Amino acid sequence: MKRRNTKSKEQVLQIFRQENTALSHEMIQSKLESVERATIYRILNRFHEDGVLHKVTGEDNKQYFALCKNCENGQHKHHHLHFQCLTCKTVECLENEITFSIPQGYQVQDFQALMTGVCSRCA
Amino acid sequence: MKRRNTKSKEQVLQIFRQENTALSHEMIQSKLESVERATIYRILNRFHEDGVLHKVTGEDNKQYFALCKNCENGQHKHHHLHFQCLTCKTVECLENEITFSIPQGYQVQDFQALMTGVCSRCA
DNA sequence: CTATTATTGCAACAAAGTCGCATTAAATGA
DNA sequence: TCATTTAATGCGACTTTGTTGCAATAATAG
Ligand SMILES: [Mn+2]
Ligand SMILES: [Mn+2]
Ligand SMILES: [Zn+2]
Ligand SMILES: [Zn+2]
Repeated sequence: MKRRNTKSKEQVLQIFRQENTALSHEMIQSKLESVERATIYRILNRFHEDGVLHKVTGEDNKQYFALCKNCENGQHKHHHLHFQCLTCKTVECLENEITFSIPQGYQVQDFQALMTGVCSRCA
Repeated sequence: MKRRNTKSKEQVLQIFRQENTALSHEMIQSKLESVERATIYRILNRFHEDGVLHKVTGEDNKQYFALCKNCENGQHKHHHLHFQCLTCKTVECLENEITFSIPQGYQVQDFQALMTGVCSRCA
């Protein structure tokens, strides 16, 4: 199943390239009013499958996506933290790598970590 | 607003004491068919507020709860990992503490981390 | 035992996300 | 360039998780 290049797909990607925070469906929808709701969901999911975007669930129980940096073909390798500010709701990727140990006999496919609190701008 | 001891509240707590994995609303509901759906949600939320249970969002986008061990009055201090098996869906608390650094000027209130993959039983 | 009010049950609601299906439009290659 | 194939889109209906208003019930304090 080969992926095709479409206008909406490219528009979504552009938004991620411009922004340096993680984005929810809602945020993207608001910048691309003309693109169908379900289409945006599908684009995000495809990018995620393809290792273009990685995903974190926010405190608000929404999915936030951000560009991947060193991911290859569906295998996400994000051992970094995320921070969501409870005031401005912004979700950001923190570059500090996290290290942790994996239990014997466990296979890890993905990882996500979220801190919540108040960011320096809102403090 | 003082908390009262009720039958359903105690039943929910018993389930958590017996189980050693994190539990979703669905799992508790199935063991307490007689208790109203919304009531279980409210009990879980109250326990969470009170620092009795802590919460992790699973890969399936459901909330999983587990007993807290060293939490006092609404201030959760869980710096440990969780693992969700994509096969059996089980969410477990891993006892390995995680250490990480917090950016300058950020106030952290809560933290949650989830690995997904295949557990040793399902491998 | 009585008064107060937290908790429950019920039903209605809200929000996030998914899915089936007909239509549109990329990609391929003749 | 044009026809063919099928991925992607738009639309609507739907599911799932969780919340909320309100009247009824029941735990607690005096
Ligand atoms: Mn990230
Ligand atoms: Mn835990
Ligand atoms: Zn902020
Ligand atoms: Zn398993």
